[in-house]
Amino acid sequence: MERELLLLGLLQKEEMHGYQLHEFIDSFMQTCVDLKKSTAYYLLEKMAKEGYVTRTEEREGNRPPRRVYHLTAAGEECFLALLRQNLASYLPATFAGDTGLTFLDNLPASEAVSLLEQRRAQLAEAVAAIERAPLHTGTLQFMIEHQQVHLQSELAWLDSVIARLSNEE
Amino acid sequence: MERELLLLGLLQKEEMHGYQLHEFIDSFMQTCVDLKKSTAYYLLEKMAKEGYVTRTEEREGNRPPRRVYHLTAAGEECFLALLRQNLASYLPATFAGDTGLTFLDNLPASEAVSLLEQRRAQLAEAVAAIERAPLHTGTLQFMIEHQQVHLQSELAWLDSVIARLSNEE
DNA sequence: GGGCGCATGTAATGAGTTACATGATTGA
DNA sequence: TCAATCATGTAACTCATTACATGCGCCC
Repeated sequence: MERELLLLGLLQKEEMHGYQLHEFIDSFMQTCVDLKKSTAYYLLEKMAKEGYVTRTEEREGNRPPRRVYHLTAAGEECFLALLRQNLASYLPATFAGDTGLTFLDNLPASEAVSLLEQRRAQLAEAVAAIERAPLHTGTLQFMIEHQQVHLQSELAWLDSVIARLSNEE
Repeated sequence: MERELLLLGLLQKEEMHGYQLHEFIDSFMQTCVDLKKSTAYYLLEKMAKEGYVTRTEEREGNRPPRRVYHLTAAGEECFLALLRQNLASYLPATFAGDTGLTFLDNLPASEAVSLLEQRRAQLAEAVAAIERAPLHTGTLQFMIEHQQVHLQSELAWLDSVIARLSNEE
């Protein structure tokens, strides 16, 4: 449901067409959200069927027409309901990488360390990416700040795992 | 793929039947993994078809027979490949709760604070749950420790958000 | 006799991704 | 002229969950 919330929320601020919505998410939220184009189009059509948005076609020259989506009253209501529900609940994140840690003792410590160092490099790159992220103004700041805090905590944790494994060697 | 990794890894240590695998995960890893019974059965059958595990039937009295799964050589190989791949890559977690934060300004600050306090209560309960979790011996310790570190970082972050919003009021 | 725990599974559904398909415009 | 960007969409597939269905044994 949080992709719907995201799309409705963006449309609430300003009507947009599908491509534009995807572009916005991809360029300003790429470090936190990964919403595929097809998913965006699919969800917009779904919400149109459900009466949360309407669309009007806009054409410029001979290009494929843009379908501009507008929030309806029902959409606004749905948006607020989803927003309240989202804010009021804690949805635990799951860490796919933890499963591997559980079986660390099935590999020689030296190999485990070198594999985890590859993981660390990717994580460090994610940290770097969010540091050089485009300015986070107003309403977007919390999301990005959260991701920063999270990634830094992840990096510190991973370093402590690597350090402990290295000592065992 | 990390559910397969998990099942293969557990079977690598000791052959078990489906119910038993689910029980183990549910009682010793419940704070980190939520694998449904049907999913476990489904994955085990799938991996049997793929040749990673074989099964033997065990019956006690008139109860439904237990299907005990054993790792094959191919399964062992697959396990190690999945393990190396898992350890070597950083798979970013996504936070469904961040979307709501992005639209915080669509509600009066006082309501936002009270909704986030509900979220905080659930998070605090998760922290408490993991503190009183069953002893985490050997190989499981990293997973649980990671979850602890993560949840504590989450709680601190959420408190800082709530504090800032409260000041705005 | 009724409810819980043990033990298995199937069918339908949901949520999202991948790969594919189309076609005009813009810039190197 | 060739690739990238703009702009839309469909079909097939993956992964996992939900809801349903079955049936014995044990204990109160």
